Amino acid sequence: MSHKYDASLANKIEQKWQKYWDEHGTFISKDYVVGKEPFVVMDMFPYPSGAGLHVGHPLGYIATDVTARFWRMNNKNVLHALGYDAFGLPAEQYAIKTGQHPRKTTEENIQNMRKQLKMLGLAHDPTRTFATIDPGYVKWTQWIFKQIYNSYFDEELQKARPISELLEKHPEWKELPKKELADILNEFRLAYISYSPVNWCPGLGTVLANEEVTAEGKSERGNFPVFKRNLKQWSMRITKFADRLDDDLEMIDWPEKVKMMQHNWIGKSQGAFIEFDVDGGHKLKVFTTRPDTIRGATFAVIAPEHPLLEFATEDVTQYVEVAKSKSAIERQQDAGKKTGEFTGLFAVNPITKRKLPIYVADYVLMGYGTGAIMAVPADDKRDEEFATIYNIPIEWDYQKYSTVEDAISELEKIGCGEGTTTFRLRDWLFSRQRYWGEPFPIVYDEDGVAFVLDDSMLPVALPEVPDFAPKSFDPTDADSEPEPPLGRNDAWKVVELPVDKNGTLIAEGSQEAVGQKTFTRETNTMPNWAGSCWYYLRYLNASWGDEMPGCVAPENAEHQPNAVVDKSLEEYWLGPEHNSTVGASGGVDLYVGGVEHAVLHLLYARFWHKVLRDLGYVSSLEPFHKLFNQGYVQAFAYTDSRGVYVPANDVTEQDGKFFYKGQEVSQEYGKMGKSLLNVVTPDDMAKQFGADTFRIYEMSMGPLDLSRPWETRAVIGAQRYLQRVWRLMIDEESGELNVSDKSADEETKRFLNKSIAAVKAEMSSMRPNTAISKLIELVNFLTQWKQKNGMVPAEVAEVVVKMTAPLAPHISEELWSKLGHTDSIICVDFPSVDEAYLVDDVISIGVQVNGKVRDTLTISPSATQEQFEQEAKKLPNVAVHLEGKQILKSIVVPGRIVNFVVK
RNA sequence: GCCUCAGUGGCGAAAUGGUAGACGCAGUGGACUUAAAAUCCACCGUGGUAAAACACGUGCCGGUUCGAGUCCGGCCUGAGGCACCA
Repeated sequence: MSHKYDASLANKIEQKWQKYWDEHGTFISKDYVVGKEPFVVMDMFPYPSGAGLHVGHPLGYIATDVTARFWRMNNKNVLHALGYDAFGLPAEQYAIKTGQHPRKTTEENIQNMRKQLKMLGLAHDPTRTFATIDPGYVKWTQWIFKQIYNSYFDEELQKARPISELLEKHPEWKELPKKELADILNEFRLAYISYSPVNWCPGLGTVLANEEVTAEGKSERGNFPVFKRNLKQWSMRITKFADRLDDDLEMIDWPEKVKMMQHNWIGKSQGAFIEFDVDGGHKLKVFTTRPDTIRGATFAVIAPEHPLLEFATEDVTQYVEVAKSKSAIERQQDAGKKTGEFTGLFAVNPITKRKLPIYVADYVLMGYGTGAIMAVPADDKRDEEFATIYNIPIEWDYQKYSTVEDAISELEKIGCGEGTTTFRLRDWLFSRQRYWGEPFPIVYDEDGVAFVLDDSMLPVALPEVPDFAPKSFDPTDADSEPEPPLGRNDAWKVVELPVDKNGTLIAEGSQEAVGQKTFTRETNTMPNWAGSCWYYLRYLNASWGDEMPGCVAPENAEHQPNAVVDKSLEEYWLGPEHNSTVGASGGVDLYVGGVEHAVLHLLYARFWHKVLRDLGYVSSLEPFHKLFNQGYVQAFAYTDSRGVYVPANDVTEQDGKFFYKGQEVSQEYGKMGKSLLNVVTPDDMAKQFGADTFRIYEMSMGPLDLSRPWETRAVIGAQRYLQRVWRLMIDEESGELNVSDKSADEETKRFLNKSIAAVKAEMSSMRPNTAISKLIELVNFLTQWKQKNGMVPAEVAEVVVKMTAPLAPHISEELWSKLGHTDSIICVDFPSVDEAYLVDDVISIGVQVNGKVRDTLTISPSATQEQFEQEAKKLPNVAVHLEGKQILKSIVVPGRIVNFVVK
């Protein structure tokens, strides 16, 4: 029997070690390990779809796994786990398609994905996994909602504080009728109900957050039209945190691109509010970033939704109606073509006293600033355009204030303006008319007053409903009404709960209970972002406090049964300065995922984290200290003459042309997808080459943050590398270990130590591709050495195996055990460098004449500058170029370069 | 329009301002083999040469420097983000 390292042997080895890891709990990480720095490495957790994985999906997972294993071998206590994001639209739509309950299909998908990922040898802690749909998880999502609901933003402290503190500051509110008090508090709560313009998407049958609507005014999912509608919905006051979300970007190690995207999304801009007197005793408040240009204002513009229109003396109703009915996409298309109407009103410029006609125009948006502007056509392109169309005079020559500050202080002096800051960020619309999401822990009494449920009543589980499909509409029917599926179960919706003598909802079994009252549950559900807002905290105590079967309290945890996360665990794993790299922000040490979440998930999670910190539940300032965006694996797809996709697998290339069944087809490059017939799965690759080979290939394709084309035929290179590693120490005939107990010679030691230094450096900075190339160089060197000298020393073989371990863990475990070790290689120390062997006897450097390399100098690195110069001059080809020339200057950088400047 | 980022062999890509193309795929030639596969060795930017030498070469044009893929200025192309945000 052959003991060649081929796919079938690789698969045997892989199964053997995966079983071993399972049985030995190898990947379980302990809290509070003495003498090791904690280090949290995680992926943006997957959304398990019915389609299964293609080779692009695990790229990030393999990268974090390699990193986690590397740091584990470098004396860090690594936490590396994976949960599943499982609420949300795709699961629901898949369920509707298959006619099965989303819980069933979702759980099947999770099982399937677990199986696919396990095959890759990912070292995820099995005790820290979960799905966002687990009742024990939902409970805490609802619990966090409660914290946000029960908080307000203290402007003085610039912090979230419990709403009870606000009540203490306003004893007079106690006397108010409950409905009135509820309305007042609603104005303060960080989670609140509002009746305001929201994004209504009839095609999906739900409202959407601004972040979920594209620039074209379509839903990000499904690409359906979205309409602005006044609807009663839940929102979160993320705008109160705009400044902190913006400022704190500075303390985190994220790609500049993502920081910039968040910065732009928050859209802070400094300027001034200016108040203009309007006839009839009205006031017009505008926002401008250029108060210094106020003397050049020749008119004012208000948005079609502006309240001042009520007093318009000209009839502008038709214009306003048309403008309001325009969808975002129409507005987008009409951008540039300025339209508007004179309102008949005039505003008085407080500085020049000039009377400015007030126009209504849809180029001014109600949602930004005050929904009104002063127009300075001389200094603003848009205003100029408008002025030109409507023949409004333009004041080309006017006196500007020398600075914005000057203008503001002048305005403040006369009492008609003040400096201010506005943000583009809007509050986060938080309710959805879906079935497959977390129910709100909210009930309403007979007066429609909202009450939040007691902790003991959590989790509020999803009811069975006759039909979980969302009520969707003709995508263009803007007047349709949202209709939450949870409303279809009256038995669930209407609930009897204990109340005190004031009719206020209280805890089950409370002393003050005087009886039960009928309440109606909130039937909206939370957006799928809710679960992903805090899952990184769940890894710290994954099955804690959820009353789930098999729930185990974390070892050594200080129990805080009333909080989402054990505070001491949070401080240990995520706290500020919890290790030498994380900095003052604290948070997850490494977070890897696609750039598509730049402003959605990442912004929402930061917001929740800040609220939790203000309330004292976490010590870190930010959830994710270092963010890394991996690239995408892309693929070629092929279409025939009809434009129909043909299986990419069966396409052959000849002279740069592509053929399928003898017919020429055309190539395109892009995503991998079922419909494009170009999917390659990790399962296939593992079967064809082995999981270790697949891992090595994915890591060697190029830098992690770059997108790259998939090329199955190139995978063989990774397999050849592992085969050489195998052959270096195993006899392919007998399968026996074949190394010597001699010690390595000097040359080998030098090569080895240089390789260790290089691999360590590359791995530390997340460049597995170059780490692998250094490893290949080492193995190629040793392969040649073995041919000349016979068996490789065991001490050398061990170093090779250790360095390979993070990248190809199964084969490394196998070789490690064959080398006579009984422990798993996962916690063995990564090889250390013997500095003495980093210095060479001789080095070879380039010698230039006038900056052109003419020869190579082989010399001792300890040679003097003089020797470098003299020896360089003697080189034949250098001598040729120096002959008959005058040396003006000799540049000698010892160990680097010699350059003669001649004339 | 504004803001990021990126352009290097046939392909994926390497290069603290110091010998451009490491490493891998594909390709060419050779060794081994009855043969093939596998393995091992050599070559592999373009022109040029018997081989060298030599010339050119990191999107384009300039600049700084003894020396530029790398730094600076100006373009071109591509990708991504934002976009009537006052």
